[in-house]
Amino acid sequence: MGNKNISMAVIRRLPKYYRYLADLLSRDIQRISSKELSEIIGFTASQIRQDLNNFGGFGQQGYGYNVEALHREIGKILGLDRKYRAVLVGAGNLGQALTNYSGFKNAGFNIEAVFDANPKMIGLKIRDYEIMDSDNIESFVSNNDIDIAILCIPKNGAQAVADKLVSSGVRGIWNFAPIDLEVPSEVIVENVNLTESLFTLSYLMKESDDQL
Amino acid sequence: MGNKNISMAVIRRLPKYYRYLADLLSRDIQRISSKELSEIIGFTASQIRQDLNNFGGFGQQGYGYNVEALHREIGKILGLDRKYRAVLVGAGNLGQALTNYSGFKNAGFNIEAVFDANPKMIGLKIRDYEIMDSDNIESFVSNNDIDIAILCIPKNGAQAVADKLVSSGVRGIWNFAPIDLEVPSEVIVENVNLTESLFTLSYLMKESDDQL
DNA sequence: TAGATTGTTAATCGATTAACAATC
DNA sequence: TAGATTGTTAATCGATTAACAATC
Repeated sequence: MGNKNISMAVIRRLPKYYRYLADLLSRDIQRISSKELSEIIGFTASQIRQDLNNFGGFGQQGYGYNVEALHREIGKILGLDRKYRAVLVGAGNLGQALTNYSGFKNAGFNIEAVFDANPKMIGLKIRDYEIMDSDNIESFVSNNDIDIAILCIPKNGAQAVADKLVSSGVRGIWNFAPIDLEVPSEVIVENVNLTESLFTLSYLMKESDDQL
Repeated sequence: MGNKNISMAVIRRLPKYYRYLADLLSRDIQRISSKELSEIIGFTASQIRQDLNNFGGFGQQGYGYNVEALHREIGKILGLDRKYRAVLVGAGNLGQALTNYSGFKNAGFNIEAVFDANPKMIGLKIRDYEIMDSDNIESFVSNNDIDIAILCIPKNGAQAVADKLVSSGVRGIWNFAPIDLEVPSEVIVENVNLTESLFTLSYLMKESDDQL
């Protein structure tokens, strides 16, 4: 359904369209042309029209795009109208921050449980969640129809935990562990690698320094 | 110096080379061919050779690459041998997690101070840092040769804080605020947008669901 | 020396941009 | 209707892959 093999380059621009359209909406702007949008979002008008037309003809000749309708449609394309049940594994600093992250709601993700392997953490509370023992991940995931796991553990244990998650039925992983997980091809992994981002910043700073 | 206009695609692969080479090093592997590396890292051998040759001829015909030397060279290319002085702005959940993030050391980034605008936070301690009042950002940054800021605040105040940072001398921003900051062209901004990452995961999950 | 593997040029592929007929 | 702007095809640009001579 839907798909006609959209490239990742296009997919990664969709959230940005969604964000800018939400902003326009909050400023009560009702219509926008690809040219106007191009000026605020920084893509070419041509690229905007190409991108959107991968998913349908949302615009109208001579008029442009209806902001509200386009925002809603992109939300649907992104699957934001769907509900996913998630667990968070690794209740360290980052795990705690993500447990409190308000963005999950907009994406339709609901955290059903938080796990940690450290006995000192088990039983403690983060928000409404009592931290559970990582030994119980498999039974919890299979008994609670969990779709997605948020992985915030050090790289050493990460592959083993991912294996347990996948074998218990998880179909997607938001991976903060600095490792390329090996999973079956049908399982989706979205990586957030802070080190890679930081190193990229370091490279760009160095180049900028050397320019002088 | 150095540069001959390297594309971002290449730059973003460098940290991954660095990480895999560190791993090989920890396993006492001393040499590797582009073909072998291609099998573990998942890029083509051709791409690996192209990428590396942007920066110099690090290999040797008939032998391959010396793991230790290549790792060291890529570290230098990434600027990991340089020291940068940083401040962290926004001591909420994410800011606290990043204050404790061990990865800064490897990148040569040192956090010199942590700021927050919330009066209830000011004076509290995170690790060794006593949280300072955001009102003091400008004087601190200009008096302490700060190069980089880590921005972990909500999107509403983010542009104003970025303006203050830049006018006080910050040349790079690791930006976690979900907004595209406007800064002078010589200032480097590296974005980590969790919402965009999460929405991408949502899209891929939806597509995967609909495949069935 | 013979075999292996790089560095580098050429070919291919995919993504972006330009152009314009269709149409609101 | 005339003007504006889309949807879409064609042209361009850039990145990846293939090929192979150079060389260790």
